[in-house]
Amino acid sequence: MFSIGYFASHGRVSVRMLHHYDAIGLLRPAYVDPATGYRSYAADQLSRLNRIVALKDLGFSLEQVRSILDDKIGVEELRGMLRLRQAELQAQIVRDTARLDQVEARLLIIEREGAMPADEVEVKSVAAVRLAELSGVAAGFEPGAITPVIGPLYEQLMSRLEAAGVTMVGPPVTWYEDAPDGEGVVVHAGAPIAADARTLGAGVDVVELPALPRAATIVHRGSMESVMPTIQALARWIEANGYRSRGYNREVYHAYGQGAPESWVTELQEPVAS
Amino acid sequence: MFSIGYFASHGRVSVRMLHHYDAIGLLRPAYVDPATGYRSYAADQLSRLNRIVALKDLGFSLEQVRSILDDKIGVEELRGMLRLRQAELQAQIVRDTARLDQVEARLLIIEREGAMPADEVEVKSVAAVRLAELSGVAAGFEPGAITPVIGPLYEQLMSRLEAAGVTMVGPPVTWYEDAPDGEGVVVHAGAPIAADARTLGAGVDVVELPALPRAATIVHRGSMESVMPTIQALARWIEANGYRSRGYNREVYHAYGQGAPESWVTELQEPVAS
DNA sequence: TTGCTCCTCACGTCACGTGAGGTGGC
DNA sequence: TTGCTCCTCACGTCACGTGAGGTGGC
Repeated sequence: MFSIGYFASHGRVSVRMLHHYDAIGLLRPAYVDPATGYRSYAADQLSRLNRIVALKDLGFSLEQVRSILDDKIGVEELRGMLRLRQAELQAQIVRDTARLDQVEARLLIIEREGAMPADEVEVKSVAAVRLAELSGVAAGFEPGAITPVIGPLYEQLMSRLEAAGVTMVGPPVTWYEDAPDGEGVVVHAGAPIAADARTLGAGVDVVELPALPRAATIVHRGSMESVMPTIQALARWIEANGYRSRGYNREVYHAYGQGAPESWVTELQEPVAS
Repeated sequence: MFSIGYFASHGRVSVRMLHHYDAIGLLRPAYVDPATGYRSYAADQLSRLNRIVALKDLGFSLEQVRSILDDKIGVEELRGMLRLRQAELQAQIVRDTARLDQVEARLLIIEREGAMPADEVEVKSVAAVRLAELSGVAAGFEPGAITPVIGPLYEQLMSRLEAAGVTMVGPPVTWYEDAPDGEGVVVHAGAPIAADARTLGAGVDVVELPALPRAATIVHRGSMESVMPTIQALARWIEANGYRSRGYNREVYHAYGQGAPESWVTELQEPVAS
């Protein structure tokens, strides 16, 4: 019979851990002195303790360790638990490797620039959205070319929605693509609608704007007439941080058109690959 | 100004998380309605939220995120935090990779054997110990050759310790090495003593038995005369599990020589590499 | 009136670490 | 008598998830 101190030091656990394993019934001492409460451990409990520590080291919870050791579990279940643990560990390693890359990228930037850039850009994922949509063609990308196209598109879109009794469930989104004939760009004006919304009549399409797994995003304040510097800042950031652009940026109008222009808020989301 | 629900859904966080960030002062809403308590968030808080999420994704704690964002921190400190995080992530990946290897090894065994072997063997690390030591030479490894050598060694060692007024602070340990002349084995009988113990007179050495980073261990019950099957089980396990032996096993007498032999407990520790 | 959004507590999580305050045997 | 080992509470950890119970505006 071993004292708790001896048992702990030779099992690479703390006395507190043995108290805990006693409390949860994972490893009860072989004998407890009724007068003093002192715990004593028997020889065969040393191998059980060793097994507990080994399974814990694999990352199993104490609850899982208990069911593995107490043989409530058959080979098939054990295999299942190991497979699950394997998958979890693989996922964890993938996640941590990605984090490590990010951390190292930031370190590189600090080395190069000598300072942390006042980073208004963040890379995040963007979920898919269901939208009612109208589109038109603009001659080019400058605000001067876009504004006269997009204004009427949204006006029409809103009145169509209202006429159909459909409400927006999120902020309007604009996205762009090259015109098929290579002349100018197609401008899409979208309004998020619920999945059960009815059809909206001719000319208004319902589309699912796909998710972006990685998008570099920046928040623009003010009217869209002054968006060019923000777009350029985003492009510079993407290049400086080793990403590549995968298309035109989307514009999400979190707050637009009400109150003073300085309070308007638009988020630019540019798909990127690293 | 955004409602908390809107702000949460567009920042990829839950409402509860925003409550939490408010409570700890990491992200206070721009405005709180005094009558209802409703929170409102301003445009520029969206980029702060984005930054919070990005830093959290790198694995920083909210406390660290706070100090990074609130600029209590210079470039050097930031670089230090990133380096630390980098080291932590690297260590984490190494640990998880080792765990993954272990899990996969166990899966392989299950595939091969069709069952989980009733594993009395566990691989663990063994700490270094300071010992008073006496040694002798035996003709071979069989209990018949070892016992007559080791018995007198321990008797002498114990009486020397007693004479010197030094107490054992742990279980006796026996270890072996090949004799320099290739004839038989050197048997070491060791008794752990405190670091401040005085010298013990001629013939008794004080040595530091080095730690074993990885040892395959098995618990033997009964007298050492019956140890051979246990030693063989350990050797078989080491081979079957893809480890290589790195020397003779140590014997740790957790309980020996008192009471009935069936209650005696010896731990065999064999250094291994994987 | 019914739904919806929002509110404030407050407990639970997981595996112990870390005191506080006290006791039995050498 | 002093040290040492051991004991039993009980709080704290970290970042929220998850009810419970209730309120204001359409």
